[in-house]
Amino acid sequence: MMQESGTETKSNGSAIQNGASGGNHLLECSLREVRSNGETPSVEIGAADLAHLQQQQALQVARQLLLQQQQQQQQQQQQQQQQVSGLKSPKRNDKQPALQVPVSVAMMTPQVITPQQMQQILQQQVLTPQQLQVLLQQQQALMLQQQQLQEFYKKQQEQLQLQLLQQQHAGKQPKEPQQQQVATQQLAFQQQLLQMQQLQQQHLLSLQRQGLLTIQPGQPTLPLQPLAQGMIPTELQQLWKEVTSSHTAEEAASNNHSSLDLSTTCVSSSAPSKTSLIINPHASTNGQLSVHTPKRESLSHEEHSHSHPLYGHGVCKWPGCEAVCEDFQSFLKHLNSEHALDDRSTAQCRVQMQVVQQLELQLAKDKERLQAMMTHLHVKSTEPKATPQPLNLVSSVTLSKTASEASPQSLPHTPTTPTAPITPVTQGPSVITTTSMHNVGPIRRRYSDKYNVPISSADIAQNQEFYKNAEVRPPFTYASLIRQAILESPEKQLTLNEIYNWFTRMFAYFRRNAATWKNAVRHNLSLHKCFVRVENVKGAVWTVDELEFQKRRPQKISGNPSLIKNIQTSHTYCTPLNAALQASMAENSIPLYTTASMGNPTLGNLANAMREELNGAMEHTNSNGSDSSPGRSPMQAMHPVHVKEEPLDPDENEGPLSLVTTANHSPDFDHDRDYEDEPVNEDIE
DNA sequence: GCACAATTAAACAGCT
DNA sequence: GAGCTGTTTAATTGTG
Repeated sequence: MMQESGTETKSNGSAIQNGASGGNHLLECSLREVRSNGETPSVEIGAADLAHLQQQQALQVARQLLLQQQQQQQQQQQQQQQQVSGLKSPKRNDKQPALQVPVSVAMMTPQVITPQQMQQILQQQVLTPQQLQVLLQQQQALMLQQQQLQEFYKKQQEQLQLQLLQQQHAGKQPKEPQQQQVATQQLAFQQQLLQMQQLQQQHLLSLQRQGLLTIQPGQPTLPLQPLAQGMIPTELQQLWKEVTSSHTAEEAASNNHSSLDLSTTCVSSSAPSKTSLIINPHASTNGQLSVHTPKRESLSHEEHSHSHPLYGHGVCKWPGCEAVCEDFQSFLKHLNSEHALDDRSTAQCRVQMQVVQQLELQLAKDKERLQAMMTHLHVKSTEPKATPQPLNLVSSVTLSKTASEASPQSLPHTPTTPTAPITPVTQGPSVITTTSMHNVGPIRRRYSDKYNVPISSADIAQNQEFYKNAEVRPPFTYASLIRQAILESPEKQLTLNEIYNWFTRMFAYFRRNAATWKNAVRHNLSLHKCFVRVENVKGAVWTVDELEFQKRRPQKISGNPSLIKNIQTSHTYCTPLNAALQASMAENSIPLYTTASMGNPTLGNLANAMREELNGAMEHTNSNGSDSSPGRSPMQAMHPVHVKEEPLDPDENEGPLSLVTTANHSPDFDHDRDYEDEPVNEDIE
């Protein structure tokens, strides 16, 4: 839709320029101005351009009309001067300066872009706030001009009446010709106005047909006020009535209708009287029914009612109204009667306008916030690590991730640990996109679990709310999740169904496609030796063999000095956690985590990273891991000498966090050996 | 390009 | 027989 309209607008934009009075520099400049103002898509530009274009066209028409009127007035004045000796209005010349005339006539053009259109544009969020402001300013300026025009008309009318009275009082000349003259003048004036409206209407019509304007059919016209803050609706109506007061009742009715059209856009469901036929098109131009496209012209009111934003479920949706309208016709009557152009409607429209603006602003802010979040989560690898990750997604484990991503050039393939945040960093430049956030399909993706870093319950706990609510695939392998589920259980054993439940309870992602992931769970349980099936009283339960779990040997990464660098890089935000780590290790009877290691930035970093793991995983490691490999100290694994002097063996360490988490989760697990003595694979296996 | 791990899908068997 | 559980195989994909 947007693209369509966009292209249409583009093409039509040129068409407009061509079709519009060629060489209209004002228009071209305005268009350029609008375009230069904004980074706006074609559609948006089209709306603004359209408004400006129509204004310019109307301006020209108005100029011509007022020139004609001036001529007529001059002729009349001459006649009056001839007929009424010495009676001359001194105001006349003042009232019709050359500049004022076109300007004031141009004020008629604000109808060109009606409040409905504007609101519609707003609702569709077609325009940017900047454009909206520009439009609003234009609209206000136009309204001001319109007001001036009306004043001018009023004065003119008063003058005419004054002249008529003078002539009548003078009684020197036959009244009939003068009255006829005045009436003729008024008629001509009105006709000119109608012609203007008709021209505008036709132009809008053509624009709509070209797709430049998307005006909902059947949309009743709303008071113009919300956008025309400088407008005085009552005055306009009154003025128009004054101008047309000498006409017949039918004409007056039609004029009254047109008066609405002049400043408002009430739905013209009126009978096809002669005048209405002239004016209704204008009504449609104001964003009402009909003539969006020739096809839509045939739409019935019922069809319109379905799309009428102010009518739904038999209720008028005018803010604060909620009047029950049985059918669309009654609604239209109600709309025209209850929500005609008056101060109240004006105020309500203004309020609604502000509401829309506020919502748009809020939306813009939220969008910006979202974008910032996404950008942050994606670019965080290049950011200084001075601050912890704001998002739960990237909490504890992000430490490793950020550390590893800190220098991607040096560690291009640093894998995301199983406890890494959800962001599928390896999937593309835009890590978290709106689609990726809701990517729930059975997309085959791999979250490198090569380092077999256990998930800490803290990891999940910190991201718990997110995973519970967002259907985002957790960046953990099935094996890690299963292990975590089992370890979180009081007895460190779960039945298959309980594992299922844990998955669905902890991750919204696993509330869908159950067949797929359940099969994967079963497959993993069977596949990995670390999962031991134990016959229990209540049936078969699954436990975790930590040693086997740690044995799962990933591909070996040659010692990369950048790892150390990364570790050191990420030290800054980890240091404060040393104390907590130390305390945790002390609590868990983990020896040898000395001040030496604490003083070491690298180790401090690792230690900090460990904290998260310690919070939730220590109990697991103590209870479970101790069984598999008792007596092994994480401190050994984290020994500064090992970390600094020995290239970290990713097989064991998996980068800073892996080492830490592994140590945390499995204090008994001996990394020390691997660093110094043997190849990791061989060592463990 | 290869090896490996993870994922996904599927088939199959056993059990309730 | 249906459904669940458990095992196994195969294909695919990502990573080192």
